[in-house]
Amino acid sequence: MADKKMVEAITSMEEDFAQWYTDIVKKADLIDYTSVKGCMVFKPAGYAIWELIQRQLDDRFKATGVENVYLPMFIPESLLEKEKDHVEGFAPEVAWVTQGGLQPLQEKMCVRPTSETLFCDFYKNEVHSYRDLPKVYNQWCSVVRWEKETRPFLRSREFLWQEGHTIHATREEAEERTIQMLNVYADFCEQVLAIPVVKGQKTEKEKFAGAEATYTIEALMHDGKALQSGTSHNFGDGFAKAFEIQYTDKDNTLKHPFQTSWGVTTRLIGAIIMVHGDNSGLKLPPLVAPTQVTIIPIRQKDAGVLDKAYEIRDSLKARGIRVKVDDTDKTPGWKFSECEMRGVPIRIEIGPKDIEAGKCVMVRRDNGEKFECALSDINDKVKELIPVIQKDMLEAARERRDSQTYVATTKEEFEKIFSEKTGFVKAMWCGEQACEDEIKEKFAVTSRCMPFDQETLSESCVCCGKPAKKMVYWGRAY
RNA sequence: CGGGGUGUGGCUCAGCUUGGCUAGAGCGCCUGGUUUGGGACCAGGAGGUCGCAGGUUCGAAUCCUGUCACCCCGACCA
Repeated sequence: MADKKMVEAITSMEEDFAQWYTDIVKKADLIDYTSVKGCMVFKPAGYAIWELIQRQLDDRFKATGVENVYLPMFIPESLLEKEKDHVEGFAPEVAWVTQGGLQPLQEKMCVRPTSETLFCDFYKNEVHSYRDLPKVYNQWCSVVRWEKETRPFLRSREFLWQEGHTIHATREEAEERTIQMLNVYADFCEQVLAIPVVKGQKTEKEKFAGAEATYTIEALMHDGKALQSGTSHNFGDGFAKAFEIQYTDKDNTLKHPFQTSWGVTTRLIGAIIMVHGDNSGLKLPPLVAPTQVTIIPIRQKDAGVLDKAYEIRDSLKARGIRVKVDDTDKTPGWKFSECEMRGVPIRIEIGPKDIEAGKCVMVRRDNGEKFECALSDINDKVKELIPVIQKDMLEAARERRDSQTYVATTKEEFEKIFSEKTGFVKAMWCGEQACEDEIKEKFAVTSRCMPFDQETLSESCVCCGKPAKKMVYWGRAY
């Protein structure tokens, strides 16, 4: 009966996945809509997740030698236009500022959709000698892309992200950095967000505007759709040439340096929702849960109950656990549901009977497991549970993804799978864009990536039957 | 940008077809009391220029025109 009420509050994902997603976003109190389409308020519960992502990712960046900087949010039109592919890729979705105060501007400026051009303009002044290389910079900021259709976290007109921009003396060094950062992302997703990802390279058709090579991490959502969760680009010396960035090398000749860029966004929060969530709400991996433990007092007006709850809280807090007591005057049932909707990994119930018996009830959000725990063991138990939940969530997500990953060796198989299911399909490809286009046209799926872990599923392209060059992950994408 | 939907107290909506007294309900909120191991209950209370602008009319939430915004589904993108 209680279950029924919860299902009423949140649309079940089997019934309507899009509505389920929207319900979770609202019920978990992550964001609010605003009067500007595609721009959202990050509420405390939502922003705190981003802060945890930011902090832990930033630590990992710094460990590889990254330094943070901040560049302007405006890009003069002439600067944006310097690299041809780049401007063609972004022009359709930039927002323009044409007036300053009461005067029209001499030159209009766009609000950055990404900052390659600004970094190039900056590096042009910064880099003159081989001694100035490399620069390994990153910035945390927001960017604006005037999307037509928007969805919280997945596609908004303004979104928060980090963009790393590096510049190197050699092509090899740039490539190494590109792959290194992709690995940082993949590792972060798995270890911190408990999201398994496929690492690979984008096809020519899908790569970033202006890049020589784009690498990606692809995750699979609960509904079988793929989400590009982070990208890392190798620009070669294309931008350096377009922006006339040159340095004098040891051999006293002028050379163009090589660049990379890489980014992840608040879309990761959307990934967390869609990979881990269930019909009771959000499920947060402990490492990004703003509240890791919620203590719910039962009969909280009875003498000693709240005091005990606060005592447990203080003790956990002293051990570095993010913990809260829900001492509002809602009923316990309400608090349980609230706690589940918000995705708090561990719930502790404590009432008069427990106190008398010297124990409490502990419940895991990830698998619903409920057990008793001696009051004296709470600290140890919570400490022990956090990495276990983290690991179990990753495992569960991996199993779900693997069960939704299929293999197709013929066009018929390929068609059959996508007519019946959604998920990743691994299939061989000849490398021709014509086949990619045809597959997109016929089956409404796109190439997600050419994974680094290549397999030979067959000798021929799944579309045209010619000799295959690569194994590709295909899927419907967000 | 195409298709669909919706704008009425904080939220979800009814009322609109067929214009008519003081615009309703449920939830939430506030006060008091009883409750508390899976979304408690009773009593009282506050809160609305019906998205916006024109028009038709004796009279508009309701009809007409325009406009803005949001949601969902597609095509494009993190």
